[in-house]
Amino acid sequence: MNTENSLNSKQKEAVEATEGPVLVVAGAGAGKTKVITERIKLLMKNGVPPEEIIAVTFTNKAAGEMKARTIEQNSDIKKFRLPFIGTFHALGLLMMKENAKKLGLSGRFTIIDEDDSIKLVKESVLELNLDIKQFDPSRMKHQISSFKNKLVEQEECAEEGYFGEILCKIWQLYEKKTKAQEFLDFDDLILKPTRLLMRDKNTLEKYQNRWRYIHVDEYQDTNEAQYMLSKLLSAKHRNIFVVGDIDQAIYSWRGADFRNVLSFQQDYPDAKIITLEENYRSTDIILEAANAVIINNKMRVPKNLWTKKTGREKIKIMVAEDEKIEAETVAFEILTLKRGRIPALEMAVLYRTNAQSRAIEEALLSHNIAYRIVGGVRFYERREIKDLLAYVRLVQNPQDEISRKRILNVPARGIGKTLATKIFGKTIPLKPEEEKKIKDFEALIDDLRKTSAEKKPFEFLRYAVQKTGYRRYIEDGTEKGMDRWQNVEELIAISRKNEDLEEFLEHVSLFSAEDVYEPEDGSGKVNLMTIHSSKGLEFEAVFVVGMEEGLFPHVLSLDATDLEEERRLCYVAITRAKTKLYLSLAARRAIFGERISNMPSRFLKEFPEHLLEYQEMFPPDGGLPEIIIE
DNA sequence: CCCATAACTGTTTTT
DNA sequence: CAGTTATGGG
Repeated sequence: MNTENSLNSKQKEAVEATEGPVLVVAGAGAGKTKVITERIKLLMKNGVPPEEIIAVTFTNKAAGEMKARTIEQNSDIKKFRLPFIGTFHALGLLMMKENAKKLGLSGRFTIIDEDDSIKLVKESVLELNLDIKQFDPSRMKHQISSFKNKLVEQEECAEEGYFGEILCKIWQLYEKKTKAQEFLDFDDLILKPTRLLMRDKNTLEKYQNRWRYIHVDEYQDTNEAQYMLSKLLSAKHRNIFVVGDIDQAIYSWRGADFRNVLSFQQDYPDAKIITLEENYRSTDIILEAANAVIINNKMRVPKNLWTKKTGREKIKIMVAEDEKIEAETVAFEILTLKRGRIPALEMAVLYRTNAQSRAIEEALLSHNIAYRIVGGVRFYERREIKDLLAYVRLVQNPQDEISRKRILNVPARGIGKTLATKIFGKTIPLKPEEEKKIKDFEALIDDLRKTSAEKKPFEFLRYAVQKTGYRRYIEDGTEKGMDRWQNVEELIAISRKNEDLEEFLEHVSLFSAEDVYEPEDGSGKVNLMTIHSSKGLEFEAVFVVGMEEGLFPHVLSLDATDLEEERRLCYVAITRAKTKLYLSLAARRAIFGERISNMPSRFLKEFPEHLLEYQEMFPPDGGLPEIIIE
């Protein structure tokens, strides 16, 4: 980043363009967050009330950083008078709450995650007596998502042909289920408010007058619904300020369409367009490599990042025999860097798939190198966390069948499959002992409900894990059990921040534990994460592992369009590094228990030869494996 | 109904 | 390989 207060002329131009539509095309490390936060500060300085300003991001991490930077050196801004700075989903939720009645909802909705949402689709497929293989629930869910991302509501589903008609039927049933329980999936949080604005002029105008200055970060990641939402909100005052970089568009699989950046000029012919090309992060060596790789993409707007930083070190290539040696080499190199006084927190190991982290973890563990995993199996998706949250949800909302189903027999209380179907199928004849089991369960929930009304969330959770026998159930003496219990304790700790259960649930549905906790505890740990989750971050030293065909680019992304996205991913990975960049690959690697041989990634050939050097291997005596990069 | 074991499957990225 | 689902004996 460039020094705190100084803005270069382009940045200044962007910040000072406070009126009218503005598109900032900002390369990696060119200070795009800074431009947004400085502009917000300037607006407020000029007397624009904070309530009239919003800034939308895609991740909580980005929103948090933006908030912090807006407050910074601006302590005179009272905390309760801050602009809305948050994710699209948080903004959507806010609008949903404010308009619950208009949308025919009570306002006590539950946000469901991808897992639960797929479960509901599965139920729907089964209820329609369809073949679960032919109509794979997660694929169906993906289809439904694509519709919603394109602003199509269920009633408008008009797919033709056998498959299409059935898809609409599945969606219909899914919609019925979610409506009945006031469930909202992630897509609904954008779709519903946007459609409301499209059909209700009054509501639209209300929001247009309320939010007169709109900022959108990572504009290349917007999908059609998000694009429309920001367009509608800004249509009246036309103060829309978007920042994006097509070369960093890596979410098309989730419905994002970077062409939204390209069409900005058509939407607003008078838009001011500013390109930021000076990079304040990486050395010229790293940038030259990044530019050389990304130039191979056809779908882009030419742009050339440059820097004043002259690099001393070339990019190091490490060729290993297998993933274990690759990991050892990384560990060995990390130790060397540590001796060279590079703090661990300034190092990151980046990989294409989460599965790759294991080998790295094992090597780091064996060398006593502290690390932390960013992302990974997400906290709130862990079984024990979901179980406990299901109890909380059921306590809050007796209608919540997905939660009831989840914990009815967790821990085991003699309510097996047959009895469960009887309950949900409302079959009357129950044996006395069955009656009793159900009564006991409902009594348990009633008791929890009463307790929840009297206690704070964290006290309630402590009570609940005891009372339900959940603690005994997971603490089974195994290492895994201990791990699980630790997660539960972490959840309880998180709940301390919340005054009531409703707030707690809302918080856990939109945030991940990684967002809740301080990113770095100061003890200095090496960062491990996927390339996707590294976007927006920077490190002194970056290791990109698994530079192999099939892994990166991934086998499932080899057609022309996907390949360009893989290349952008490579671009993102490279541009995380400030001064040291390592690329590693393994000749053989274990993938689902099988050993396979991979060729070096085609991306490696796109790096200019003169920027590369081969790193000696660990262990150095092993002899170099026979891999030659053409 | 419960638990253990066997069989199976699906493994890219995530708000 | 690991996590989930199907199967079968207790």
